[in-house]
Amino acid sequence: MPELPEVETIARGLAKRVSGDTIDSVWIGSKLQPLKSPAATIAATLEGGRIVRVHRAGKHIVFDLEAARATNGKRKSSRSRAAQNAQWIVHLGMTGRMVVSDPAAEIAKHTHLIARLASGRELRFIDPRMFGKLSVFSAGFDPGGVEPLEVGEEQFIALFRGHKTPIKSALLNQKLLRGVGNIYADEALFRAGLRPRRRAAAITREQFRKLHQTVREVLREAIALGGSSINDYVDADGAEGFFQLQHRVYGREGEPCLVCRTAIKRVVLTGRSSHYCPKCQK
DNA sequence: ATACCGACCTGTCAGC
DNA sequence: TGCTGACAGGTCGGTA
Repeated sequence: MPELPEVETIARGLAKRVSGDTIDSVWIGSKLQPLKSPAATIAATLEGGRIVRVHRAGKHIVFDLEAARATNGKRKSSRSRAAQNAQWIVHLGMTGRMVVSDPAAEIAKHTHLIARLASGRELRFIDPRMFGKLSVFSAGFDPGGVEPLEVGEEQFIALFRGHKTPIKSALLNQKLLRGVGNIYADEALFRAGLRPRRRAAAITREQFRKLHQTVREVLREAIALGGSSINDYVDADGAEGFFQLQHRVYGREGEPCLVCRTAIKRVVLTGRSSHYCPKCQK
């Protein structure tokens, strides 16, 4: 479901609400599908962990945890505590949600994990399709690829140069650029005037400059609007995003191009719907 | 290296 | 009121 702007919105909401809180205990549902690390390892890592920071890496939510030792008089220095840090990584897949709930709130269907917090609230992971993934790392988690909002123009061009693959597929490849998904790839390509099937190797330097600009532009605009809410996506506070109102091609098959009135086309590329204007995009 | 496909799952919606 | 098929924000692994 969520791409970079949605995950960013969710991570920011979670950071605001649970930073500084401590995970007292963890319940993990019997369906092991969404787990990448063994359930026992996840539980052992989370329990007793203080949530120092919540942030985003690509489409992953990252909880930085500090092992909270029972204070038995002898306090550890911050340096030695740092060695016990861990990270809880959550990938929401297509339909995953992370919500902060009151313990009395009804447990939604497809709830796979509940982390009880010292503050009395609960952090719940809900995922109907179970494409989401949970894992823990003791060392630094590396999602691979580069952050689209941090990549410079030259590095961006170097990432895609020479690839024979269609540019849309390259944009979706998380090993290159991390965080761009189906919606924002289509939107960025429209703004750059490039068709999804255009080979990366056949894109000029000038066009790459434009694409570098439009990718970051759509992501920034979407973050500012809280992401795109289609169907049931909501952020950590249950609020919807509004970037879907700004979509120029995604989900607009047959509707007129906002620039030239030509009907927007939909084609299937690597199993994903791709939307473009046949006149504006070459 | 690349490309296409199905698989992983459940839910929703349009059309009959 | 069903039933059926297409489709959905993501990724992975197999096969040519």
